[in-house]
Amino acid sequence: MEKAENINLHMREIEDHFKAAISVDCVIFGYDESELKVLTLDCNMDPYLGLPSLLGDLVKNDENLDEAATRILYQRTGITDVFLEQVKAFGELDRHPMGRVVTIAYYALIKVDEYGQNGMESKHNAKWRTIGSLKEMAFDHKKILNASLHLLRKRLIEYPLWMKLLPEHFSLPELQNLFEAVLAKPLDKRNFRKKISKLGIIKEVGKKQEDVPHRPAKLYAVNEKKLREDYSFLLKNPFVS
Amino acid sequence: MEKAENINLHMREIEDHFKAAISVDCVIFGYDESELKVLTLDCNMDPYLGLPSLLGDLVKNDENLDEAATRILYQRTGITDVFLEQVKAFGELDRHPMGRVVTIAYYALIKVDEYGQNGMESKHNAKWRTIGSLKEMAFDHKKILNASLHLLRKRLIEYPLWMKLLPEHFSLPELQNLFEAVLAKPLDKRNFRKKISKLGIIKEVGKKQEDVPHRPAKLYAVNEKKLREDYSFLLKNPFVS
DNA sequence: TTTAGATAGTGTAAAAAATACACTAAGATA
DNA sequence: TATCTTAGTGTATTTTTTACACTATCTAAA
Repeated sequence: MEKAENINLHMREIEDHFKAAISVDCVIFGYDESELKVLTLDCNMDPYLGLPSLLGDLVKNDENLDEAATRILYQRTGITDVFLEQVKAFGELDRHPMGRVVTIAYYALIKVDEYGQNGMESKHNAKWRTIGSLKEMAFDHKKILNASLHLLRKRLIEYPLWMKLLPEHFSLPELQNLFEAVLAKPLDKRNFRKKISKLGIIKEVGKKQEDVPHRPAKLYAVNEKKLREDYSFLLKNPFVS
Repeated sequence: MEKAENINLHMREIEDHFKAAISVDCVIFGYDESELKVLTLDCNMDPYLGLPSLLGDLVKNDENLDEAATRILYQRTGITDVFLEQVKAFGELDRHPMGRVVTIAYYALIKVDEYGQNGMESKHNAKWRTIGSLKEMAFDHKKILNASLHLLRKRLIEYPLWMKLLPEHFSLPELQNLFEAVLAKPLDKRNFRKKISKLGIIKEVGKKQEDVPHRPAKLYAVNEKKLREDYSFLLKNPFVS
């Protein structure tokens, strides 16, 4: 008897907890015009009206977190086959005006050139903004961005994630500039090239830049064989750590 | 009119989402008897009856995630001032028999000697188990443990987190053994000592081990001054990344 | 008290990795 | 053909990592 009551009490207590919502917010990084950018929307919710916000959505009852992130990427940008990794959960009490919404942050890496071709940017009124221009954001999105950028920096040093941001053919100056944009510090050209070349992960494609008003740089592509050998885990699509 | 309907539809759709529960699960690491251990319970929920489980609880409506983790640590072990860091969120659909429960994993580092003194272990029927002995666990807790251990390994290399696991006075062989237990690989004694000594983060306390049947090792303690200078962020209590 | 057993404690040389640094080469343009 | 702009290249130094073997100190047993 007493036990049954306890169980009922317990059940009610538990039910009381199934009142939160889970959302996923994606920090979508792109590298364009020699700058690191993030895809943002203009927030249409009080009290953050007009402020830049990340792309996110509530998690549906029949999808896991990775699936939700993948769906958001697809619905909001039309992109599939995206590199995604979870950053962490954010659950401050006052983080969302709608109620208790715990959000799981992901960062995504996309090739702006491929994405741009679909004209998706205007279609979904998403807007690329440089990292530097994002001072104030809706909700706790600035905090989420900071944590994501921090993780991206660590990952970029550890793994050749830059391949997820660059077009198929790229030059070494472009690659170095990408590093400098993400890490926000200048790198020595010769030491940088030495390190990249030791990885053996890129190969010349036998072409050069065109339409540049100076000496054109050689173009490279990822060495798929070496990539599969050393970093096969990066090829899971979508990648989830 | 149409707009109002849309909003209603939208609201219903949103309400439909506020049906998930958020939990926090803690991987509580301890170092004892020269082994890395995790504090576990015996699961009392079908279909995981009897399997080891992590210490966790639903997040209350008036606490954020870090607070929930801190509370769980306190309620279940009586410990305060714990080193805690979020690992990541786990949200597979079928991860909990009770319904949709997304859990946020934390790892905690505690000094087994201090904890043991309170006799909390038996009081809460928590049980220390070695990492190696945990083959099968309740829910997705094995996955959570693996992710937490992976993070702990990275952190241990980067920061002097071992100080959160060792007693106030410790020897260099103990310290090395801790590293070997966590990283699961042997280390060279001389190189290890060289590296530690270069950090300047420990100092001799002028005592030696007692009651050992061989040459006693010198005892060391953390150099608090150096700690504050170089790693002040580790002192936030509870630490949350 | 001597000896055996166990673990603590110590230094150096070689290899690898990181850093600092400045000029020539190639193409575009005036 | 001269100038501008960016691409591309090598070496020397320092720092970090690795490999490796013997002596010192204490306990305990003979």
